[in-house]
Amino acid sequence: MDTPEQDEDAATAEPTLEGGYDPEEVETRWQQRWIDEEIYAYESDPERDPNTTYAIDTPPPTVSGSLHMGHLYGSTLQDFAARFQRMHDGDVLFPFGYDDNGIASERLTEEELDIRHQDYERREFQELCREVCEEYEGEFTEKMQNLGCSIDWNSTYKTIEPRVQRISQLSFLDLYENGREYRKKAPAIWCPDCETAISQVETEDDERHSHFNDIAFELVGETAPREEFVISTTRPELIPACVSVFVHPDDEENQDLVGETARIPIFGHEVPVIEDERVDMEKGSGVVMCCTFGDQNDIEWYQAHDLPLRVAIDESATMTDLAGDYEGLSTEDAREAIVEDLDAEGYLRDRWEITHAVGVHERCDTPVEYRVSKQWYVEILDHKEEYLEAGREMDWYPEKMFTRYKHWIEGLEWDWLISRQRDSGIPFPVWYCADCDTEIMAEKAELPVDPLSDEPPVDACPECGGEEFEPEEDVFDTWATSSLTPLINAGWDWDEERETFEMDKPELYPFDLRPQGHDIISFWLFHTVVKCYEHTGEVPFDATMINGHVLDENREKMSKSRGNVVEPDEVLSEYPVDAVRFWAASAAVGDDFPYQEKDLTAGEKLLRKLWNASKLVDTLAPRDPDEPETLESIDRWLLAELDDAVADLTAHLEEYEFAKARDRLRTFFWNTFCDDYLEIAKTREDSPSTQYALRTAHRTFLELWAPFLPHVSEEIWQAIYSDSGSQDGADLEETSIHTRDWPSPQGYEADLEAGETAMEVISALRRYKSENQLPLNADLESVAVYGPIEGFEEAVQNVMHVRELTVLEDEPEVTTEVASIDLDYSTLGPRFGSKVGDIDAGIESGEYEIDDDAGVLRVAGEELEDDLFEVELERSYSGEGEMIETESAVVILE
RNA sequence: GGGUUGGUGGUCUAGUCUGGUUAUGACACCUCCUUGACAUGGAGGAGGCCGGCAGUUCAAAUCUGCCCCAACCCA
Repeated sequence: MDTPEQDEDAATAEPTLEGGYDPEEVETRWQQRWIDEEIYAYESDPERDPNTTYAIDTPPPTVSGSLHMGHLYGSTLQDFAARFQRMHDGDVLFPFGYDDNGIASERLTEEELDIRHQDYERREFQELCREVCEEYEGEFTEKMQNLGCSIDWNSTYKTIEPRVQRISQLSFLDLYENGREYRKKAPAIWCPDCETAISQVETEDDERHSHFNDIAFELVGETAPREEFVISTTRPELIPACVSVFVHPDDEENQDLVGETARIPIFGHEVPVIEDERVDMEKGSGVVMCCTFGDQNDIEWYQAHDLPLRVAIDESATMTDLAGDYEGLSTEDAREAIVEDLDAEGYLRDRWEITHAVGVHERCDTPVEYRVSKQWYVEILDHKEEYLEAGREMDWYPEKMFTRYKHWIEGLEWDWLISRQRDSGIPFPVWYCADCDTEIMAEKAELPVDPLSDEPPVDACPECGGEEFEPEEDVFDTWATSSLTPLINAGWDWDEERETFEMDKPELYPFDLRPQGHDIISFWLFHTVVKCYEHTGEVPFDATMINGHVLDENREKMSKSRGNVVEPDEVLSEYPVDAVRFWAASAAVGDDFPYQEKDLTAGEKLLRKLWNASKLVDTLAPRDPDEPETLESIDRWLLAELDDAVADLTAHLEEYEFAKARDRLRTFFWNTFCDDYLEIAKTREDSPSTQYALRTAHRTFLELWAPFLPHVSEEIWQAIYSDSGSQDGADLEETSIHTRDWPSPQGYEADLEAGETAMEVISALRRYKSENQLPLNADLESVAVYGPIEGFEEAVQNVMHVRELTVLEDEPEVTTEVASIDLDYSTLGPRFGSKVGDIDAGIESGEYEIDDDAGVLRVAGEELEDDLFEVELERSYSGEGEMIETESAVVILE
């Protein structure tokens, strides 16, 4: 408790069932105490059995973004798993990370401080990033804590902190030593705004307006079959970079061009016409130019046909000297200028507007270019099969999500480009010999290092003896570090003495669960599998849980541009966190689902119901009654049903089926316990048997609700069941409901059929009262029941206020006639096949005969034994009173 | 353009893998009821033929094919 205000709150607010439930006060209070008393802290013990340690590898959210509904939803799902496992199976590590390493936080810092990174030294700028991020991290912490997640706030990390930098650089060195990394000059995707290479996953498609331009190319040479041909392009500014022209081998119309030489208009250089089946014949004239580089196809052609490199665009999307008069123009300006000049000289044959998808950098929406540059790559294409196998070894919740992972890997075409030409980020621990370019790696013991300010570990180049070294200026791709979270959490490090990698907390690895949204399977999950697998030889996760997206109330994606974003803050200021959690449990894991306010109301109602039912229980029975020698039928029935519910719930939660668990528990609690049993219990409060069952069930309900509704269940638990002697300096770890053992079935046996029938009878009597507009507590003179309700007679009688209840030995006097005949199609079908239609028709038209003596039904020339059909009788009661039929009983009211 | 997933009463959803004939529940709606917690409660009722078409089968929400719609991933 930091502030006087909170102090006062805590002092005046002891858990109590007085009055109504006040979630605002209760939730804040418990969140504070759980954190203050560290009841979710994970204490590592390397000797601990990994099987009883449940470790979650939570993907750290990007600090530069704000907390959105997706975070709220995802964290809540993780917390369901964490809280269940903590109660069920022992120790849980539920860590939290802040992802503040990378372009996102760099851009945030520039915006926040209105500065440019170019104006600062790398370390200086990084310092500023850290300062800016710190504020945002604080905000994140607070908001996450307001969600009531059982995160261990001692187990946090930032992806830019020195310890993590060290791990990230160690990872680089380890992969390098294992031959999994290489530095290569090759075409790479480039963002001209951020001025860095980026990887395939960082680009996205965007619909942009553009023009198609038909440009005439002349053929050179005396024997040319025609004077010119026309190509279509959206990027005329690239014609100075044109290195060839392609025609499809099946393109008969243009076959004559193959082998000829074309002259580029305005620029005048000459290029060959080559055939290649990658040409899209449907597009434009079917003749296409290849530039270095306009798109991925150009790169393939460049490599396949060993074409020369003509670089017309530099790293900032400015035209180079190769563009002649256009040098120094931006690509956009050059495009317009070149089109104008082409037109003036008669080469522009047509021009029309189009909209097409352009690859843009996801961080800044700038269309990307392809540039040849020297970059570091992690080799992944040669291990596709192993990564696929790793994916197969994991349990996927839901299973179907594995397909996305599989297809992603199958479609991989690039090795993983990990170098970025940025300032903020983790530096490569590498220098190069100024003479021979030999790569000099840092010593593991020295990490983390920054080559820009630190010295290389050698005085002379081991290859050529040179004494001058160039530091690597690049930094790692964010994902190169974010993909190490399991190793970060497990404390992976290089042991200098043993000369091997060791983990501080080896019992955590591999992690039990990796949760995340379905949109990041392809990079975050994939990259993490790659890195951890290469470092440890193991699949880092036993299971992965893929959550869907939160949509708006009309099932549309939330987006700022649509203005349909729902802020978690708004939701939490209006509804209890427990209600929000109840909503979060409503969707099957993996499904997208809409945010609907009425679902939160449902949660609120449940909290109220739980609260009020608890109050009632507390007035009906002493808090800790002894178990009687024998339980009466009705009480044993409840506890047997409870056993079933516990078993079902445990199974659901183990399979991450939160929605099923939630519905099962709600139905059992609300309908069976509150509506049926509690009403009966009111009439039996003096029974030790009922007192015991009431309390046992109530305690169990609180425990079962605890993972879903941690605040209200803790409040009620503390108010009633926790050791009241330990209020001051109470050890919350001992008394909290969240550190208790998960309930297990106690093996109660009861006549479930009788219980079920009794509930049917009660229901029938309620319906009778309702239909006759009687209050539910109205007295009924005399009721006779024919049906199996042994042991429940009194319960029925008391709860329905029946003066005289008789159980009939024999079926009441009724006249019966056949109402319908139900056939058992599942055995009938296979046996009679197409005859089933005739049988149906025969019954329909009444052309059948029931032979009671032989127990057979004769219809359509067939004889059906009695296990194949069931005769439904229409009873009409001719005696005194009114008869009501239920599924398995007949009730007569007089 | 390719792939994946989904399309069930007004809304959200269970059931679909393992085909069997009264399709689950909640919210909203209508009627009734103040019973020792809860009227922000309880009891009851109406409402769908399961995106469309075709097929397999004695039988399809459930299997197959095509089409339409939506979301996501990849071009």
